[in-house]
Amino acid sequence: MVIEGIRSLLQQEQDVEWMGHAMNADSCLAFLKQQQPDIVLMDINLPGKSGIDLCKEVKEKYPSVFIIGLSTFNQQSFIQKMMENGASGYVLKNASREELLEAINTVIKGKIYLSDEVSQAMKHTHSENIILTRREKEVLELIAEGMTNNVIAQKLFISVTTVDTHRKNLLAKFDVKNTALLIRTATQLQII
Amino acid sequence: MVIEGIRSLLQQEQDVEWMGHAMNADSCLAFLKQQQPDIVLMDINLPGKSGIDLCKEVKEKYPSVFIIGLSTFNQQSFIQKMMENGASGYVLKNASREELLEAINTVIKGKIYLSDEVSQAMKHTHSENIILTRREKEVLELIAEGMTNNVIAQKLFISVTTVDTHRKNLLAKFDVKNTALLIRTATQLQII
DNA sequence: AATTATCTCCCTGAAAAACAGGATATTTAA
DNA sequence: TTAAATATCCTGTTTTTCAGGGAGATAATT
Repeated sequence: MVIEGIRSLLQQEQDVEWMGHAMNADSCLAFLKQQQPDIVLMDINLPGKSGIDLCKEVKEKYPSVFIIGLSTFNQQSFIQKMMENGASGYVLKNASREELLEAINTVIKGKIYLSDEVSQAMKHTHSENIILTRREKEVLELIAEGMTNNVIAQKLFISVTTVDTHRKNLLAKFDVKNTALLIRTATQLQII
Repeated sequence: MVIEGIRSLLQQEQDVEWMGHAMNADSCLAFLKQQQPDIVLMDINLPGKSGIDLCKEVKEKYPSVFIIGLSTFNQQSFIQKMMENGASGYVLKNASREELLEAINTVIKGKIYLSDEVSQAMKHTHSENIILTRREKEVLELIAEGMTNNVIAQKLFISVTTVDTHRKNLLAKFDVKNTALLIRTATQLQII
């Protein structure tokens, strides 16, 4: 619905040509193999692979394709990651038609577009850039599923003490002191 | 952007007349004072008052106006509340144009429209049975803020053992076995 | 070649949570 | 007016988490 909405919105513009759309990461990559548009509007919330990861992959394979991130919420952590992964802009879904067109016109020139609302959210960032390692992310997800260190250790074929270490590092990185706050902030930052 | 998208999408239909749009609850109510459409598409995530509350208010004042809930996520708790408050349908924003039109055509006849995806999410709900007491909700929120039983006890002027009891009851009601899962499911169900 | 990051494993001891199985007032609602 | 729900408190034991260290192996960067 959102896709078709944006499409019929953009098709009213003569300067903009709609080349197609994809509903998930794989079909997006398949599409880009066939043809490369100037700009890709990319939703953050995709089924399976996140828009953030897809952004990185697309930029690595097709550096000339400009990417504009799309999301409902003004989530600073997302915006930042998206930009780090090579996006040229970020637009909220509640943005106006004019704003979207402005974003496209800015990005096509090779410039960065961030709306006032978005760039303000970027400044209000006390939630530092929490970067987790692959293992830490793994452990965090298993903790969130209610597993104890012992169970996690068996699952990952590592020692309980190692799991404990990862857990301690997670607490340190999130700057929290127990599991409750860990899970809460992690969900709030949409990391899990 | 989403509004304008849906608008230009619906304006292609001869059977549908677009009467206007509102960006928040107040301007929606002001709009309805002037004129009442057959159907209102209502986003759940509004600035300030939630779509759920607005839905109730609109239905009380204008019972003949049918409301279709709109949201990005398939959040069972939201859908249920929305329907309880008098909505006639619920559509996800990733729904197709056809689905939206089907929803409109169903609802205008006075029937209820729920897409397969949505009604499935409604069935997968063992969650509606979870009713917390005032005290339990209080304790749950303090747990989510990272407090230990001891701190909570001091804060609420009750014994640590009492807090422990509430905690045990919370685990039982949510059918989970530790804090991590408690916080996770509670946040997922939007209880905290 | 040296630093850094990541993953791995270990220790001690303390704190907290989970589990089991009670009891007793006080509201609330049928 | 009872029965049910709620809130309060207790004694234990076991399990898990947290705090604060150290330390080796490997791989990636500088």
